[in-house]
Amino acid sequence: MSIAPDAATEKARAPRTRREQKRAVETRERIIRAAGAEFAAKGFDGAATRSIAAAAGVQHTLVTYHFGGKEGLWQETLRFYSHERFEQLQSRLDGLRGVGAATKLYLYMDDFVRYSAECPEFAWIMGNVAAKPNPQLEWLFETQLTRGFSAVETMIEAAQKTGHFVDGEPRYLYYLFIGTVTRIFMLSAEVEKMLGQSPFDPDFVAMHAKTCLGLFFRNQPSLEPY
Amino acid sequence: MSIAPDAATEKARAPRTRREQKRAVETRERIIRAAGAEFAAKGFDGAATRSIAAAAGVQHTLVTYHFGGKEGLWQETLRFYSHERFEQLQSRLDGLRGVGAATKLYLYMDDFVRYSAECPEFAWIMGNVAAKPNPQLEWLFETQLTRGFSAVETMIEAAQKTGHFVDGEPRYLYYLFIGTVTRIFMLSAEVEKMLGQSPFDPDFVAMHAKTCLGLFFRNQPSLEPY
DNA sequence: ATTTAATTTTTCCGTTAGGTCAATAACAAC
DNA sequence: GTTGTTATTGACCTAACGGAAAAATTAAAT
Repeated sequence: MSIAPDAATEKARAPRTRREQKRAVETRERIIRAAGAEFAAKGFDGAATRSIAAAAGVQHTLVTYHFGGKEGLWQETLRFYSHERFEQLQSRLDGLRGVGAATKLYLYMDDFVRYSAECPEFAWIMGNVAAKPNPQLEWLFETQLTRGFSAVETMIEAAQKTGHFVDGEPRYLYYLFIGTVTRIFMLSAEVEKMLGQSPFDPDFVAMHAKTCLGLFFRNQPSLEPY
Repeated sequence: MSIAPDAATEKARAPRTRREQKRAVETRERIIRAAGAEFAAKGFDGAATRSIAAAAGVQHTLVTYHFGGKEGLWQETLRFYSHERFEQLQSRLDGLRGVGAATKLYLYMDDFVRYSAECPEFAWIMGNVAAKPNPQLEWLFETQLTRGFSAVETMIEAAQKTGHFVDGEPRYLYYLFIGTVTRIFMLSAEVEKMLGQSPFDPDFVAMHAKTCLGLFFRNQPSLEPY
């Protein structure tokens, strides 16, 4: 995704007479990625812009310069991660044009498991947004969630009609699936002690995907592509 | 559970010549409950002892007096919630002595769903402890998790032998169940917008319990007690 | 009722947080 | 290369934080 300068910040500055430098883009991305890790680990209030900046190898004042402040950084971080994720999913779906609904859904959900293992921060960030009402949730709802969920809903309904998916309200069931998939990565330290194995281990992830999908899919004789 | 004064703090003080006052116990409990909400919502770093104390209706310095500091309060809060929870579960199990393994497990897990709806802070607190290695996780592991999980493990194994529970490693499956159950309460604001219904609505909780259990149990003709 | 320990409040301190602003460094435009 | 904008840094400000200590209050023990 493009790391455009924060709109509000940009507007407040004098109009640009010269194009922005490459290093600015890189700096913004480095800060956002560091912010993703920090916000995921400590939440909005617990995260420190100084700590984020240090992780990105810059001074904390750049947060204000590039994002207008901590709030703006949080917003951009959320935008970055959710856009990255939902774009990935959308392009995955586009690549599966023509494939049967149940199979498409299966691959879509399988993809979600792998992404959750790759980027556990995502689940934490979304959790921090979605726990209590706030403007960011509003934005997320309007620009990302509605679209994303309606696509999933359609596929689940189709898969249910052919008896390939468990019964119930599609959107509700997808929330269950999300929890089933992500919690084990969110509790990784505990899980590792308890199961004697890192949940991020590729073999474990593969098993995890199979198990999670097995819980929600029914009668999938020729579904699995592996 | 008894709200005993913080051991470390107590030790540092001169030996008691008079019994502690009732209001001290009440104050500690009020602080701990406020801390549970605050820690759950904002994590350890994000939580402010002043804010916790205000919610409890006392001055922030009492945190140091009663718990030796923020760290001590966090530890006691974790101890309080996990003890409360695991004690509840244990007594639930004791009350089911003699009941068949599958039914016992079913009721045990059903109980977990209801508790998760009643006290969503628990899932957040556990998440904050279990995400990364730390001393509190060590304590939790040694004093609570090992015992709790081995009880669950035994029941799941028995239920699997009679074909009433999905196949897989019991402890792993229980983590899946935890995620399936709790995520929807952790994302309550988003869920409410998305499903048009609060996940804490009693009807919803009942449906949720049935659905979650239905995902993990197989062939339960005479299992459900309702 | 008096005494004195236990509890709470008041006041203060050092540190760290987010944010501002002037000064510097780096780069694009010419 | 020079110039002037963009990007980054360094030095500060104020507010909020966790914590310490003294003062005041409350309640147990006699």
